[in-house]
Amino acid sequence: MTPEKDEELVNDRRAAVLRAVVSHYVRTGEPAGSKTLVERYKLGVSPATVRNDMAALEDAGYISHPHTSAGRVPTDAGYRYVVDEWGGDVKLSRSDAQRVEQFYIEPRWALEDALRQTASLLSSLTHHAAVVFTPALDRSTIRHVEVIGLAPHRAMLIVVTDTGRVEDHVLVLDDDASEDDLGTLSRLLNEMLTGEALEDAPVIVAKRLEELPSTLKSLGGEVLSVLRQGVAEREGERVFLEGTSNMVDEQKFSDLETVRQVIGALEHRRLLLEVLAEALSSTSVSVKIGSENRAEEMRSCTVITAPYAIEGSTVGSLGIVGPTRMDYRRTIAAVYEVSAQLGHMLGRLAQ
Amino acid sequence: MTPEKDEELVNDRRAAVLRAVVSHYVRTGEPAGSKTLVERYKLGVSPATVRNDMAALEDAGYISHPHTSAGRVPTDAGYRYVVDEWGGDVKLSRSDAQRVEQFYIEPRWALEDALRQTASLLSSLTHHAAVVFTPALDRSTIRHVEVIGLAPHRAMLIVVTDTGRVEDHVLVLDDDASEDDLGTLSRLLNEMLTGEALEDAPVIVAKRLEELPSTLKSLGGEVLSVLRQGVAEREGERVFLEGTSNMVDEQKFSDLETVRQVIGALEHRRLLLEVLAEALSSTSVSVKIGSENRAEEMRSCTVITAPYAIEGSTVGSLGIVGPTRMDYRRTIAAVYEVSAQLGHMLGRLAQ
DNA sequence: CTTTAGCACTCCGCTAGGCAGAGTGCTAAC
DNA sequence: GTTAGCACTCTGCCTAGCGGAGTGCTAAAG
Repeated sequence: MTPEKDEELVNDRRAAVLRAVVSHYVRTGEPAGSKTLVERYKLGVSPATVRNDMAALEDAGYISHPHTSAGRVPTDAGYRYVVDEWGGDVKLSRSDAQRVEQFYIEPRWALEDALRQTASLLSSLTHHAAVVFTPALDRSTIRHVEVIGLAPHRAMLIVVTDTGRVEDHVLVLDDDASEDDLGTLSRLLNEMLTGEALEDAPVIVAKRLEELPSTLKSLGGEVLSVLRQGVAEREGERVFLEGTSNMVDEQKFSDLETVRQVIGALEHRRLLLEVLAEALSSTSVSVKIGSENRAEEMRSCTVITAPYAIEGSTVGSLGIVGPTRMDYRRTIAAVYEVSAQLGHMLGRLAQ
Repeated sequence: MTPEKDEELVNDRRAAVLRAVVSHYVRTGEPAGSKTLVERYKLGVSPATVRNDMAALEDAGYISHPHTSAGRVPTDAGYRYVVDEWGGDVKLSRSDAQRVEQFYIEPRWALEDALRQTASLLSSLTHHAAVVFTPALDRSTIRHVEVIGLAPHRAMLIVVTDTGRVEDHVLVLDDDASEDDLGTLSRLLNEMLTGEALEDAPVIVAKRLEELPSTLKSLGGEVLSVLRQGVAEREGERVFLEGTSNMVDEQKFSDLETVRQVIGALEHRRLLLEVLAEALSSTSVSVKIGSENRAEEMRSCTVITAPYAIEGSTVGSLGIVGPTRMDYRRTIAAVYEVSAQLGHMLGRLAQ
């Protein structure tokens, strides 16, 4: 035996021990002891050897002791190790995969429904809180614009995109506008904007504001400010959150106060938005385990996100939030699969 | 002293004791003992007397023992008694009332925003989970209808009402329809529906389906089915829920499993919808304490709801869900005030 | 040098017992 | 009808003791 081979062997076994610790703890919630481990996972060595390996793994920061004489529990780094080991090599169970596929057959969905339902699906697949996000600045193109009078000083601007998204904004008018004025404005806006990207709308309107007849100037200004604001502000409303109750499930979280904080954080969409916005620029599934999360409130959670894309261009992101103690394999697979299928479905709609 | 007067006195004092028990328990979460009660609430009698009264109150079902030698805790009936005693005589604190008023000044709100934000407001005022509901079958009238082509076999039907509500539905087309066809259809639908009540739309379209040119028949049929379905199905999406994290707050609920169930129930909007639909037909604030709730899952909660109305006609309902141990006075006042102010605000918008 | 058996040690979790405190219900007196 | 007194009960908390699980170390075996 060359020393190299020995080293290999040792490391291989150590990795196996780490995998066993993670697996055991994820399943039972109990810290794993050396004896239990050799009994239940065919490690082929004695408990004493496993103990030595465990000590080494602990030194390396992969596992830790709750107290002197308890078994070992994975640290965030420990989970990280096993997750990295598979790389992207995770697959959804047959039945779950079918369920996802079935789910996206229904053709009669507007964007909003599809996203909301996707959050539900993801939550029920993973048993964690699930979240789906469409950024305001997507590349969908404008199909139609309409200005409709509601009341003497109020009108409504409606923008429809080819992905089936409908934006509506209330306009407040200084002076009354006749039905004719509004009709004219609708026509002009349609000429300007149809076929353009939604995010370019404010720029285009700004540029061509001068072309409007003088009676429509102030109205046009209002449209512009609303469009600008809309692009910036509507983001928070484009987040669909489902399955929060899963956070309270079983004692996977150590203490209640933590749960409250996390649920609170989820509700105050700000944080959620940051996380999901980050996912937009990633190319595949991203897993943030415990302390790897930037946000303080999420340090006790694992957040798994993925972007979803229509024919190669990212249009949104989705993900789940759960305890660090989770079945990473299943969960990553579910997030991946749902993001892919959602993308396909949206692609079919926009085709 | 006539015996009558004596009886009065006794009952008065008993009521005072009951009020004290409720007040003490709501504030501290501790069962109230006779000694503590006379010390902190100027009952003017000895602990022994209070004990006698407590025994009587227990016989009457208003309070109960957690165990032989602990203080008393209000039963659902106990809470009910004190709530009934004030009747509608509850008022919001000056500062809270101002906050609500301030809140509704912003004029640039579409219906959806207003309702979502109202849920947030209510939740933050009461520290309970808050919910706001607009039924699909409201009396708002249709302002505009538009059919827009999205993709070869897909179009979108958009309906705008005078309350600023925008309904959108995807249409799936058997055969391609030209832009012209869609334009014609838009015009015809507008003629039929503008000024009519939203809930009447399916009926009207059904009646006049025959008038459509033959090329638009199948398209019209699709519109009809989508309208019917929309009126029936969209209800679930017209529920805004905020502040769920408050349910996990402090140990106001005895056990965790209960919390999970309740949060789960809130998320599966079905139950919520039933409760809120009931509130629609009531004329003022309704308080359901614990076992008074019809739904099994809500038996450990108090649900307080109120309808809100635009100029006298009810258009929706809202409310909160919290533990039975709550500050009823504040909470009822908040629900009442918010429902009233929301109604006013909507009235101004629709004016 | 790695693996293993043996062993002393640590710490948790559970149970039992004891004790103080809060609160009750009853009785008898005011 | 109200009150004081008293015996009683039950909780909550602390302590001590014990079994079990698990460790770390040492020394021997491979």
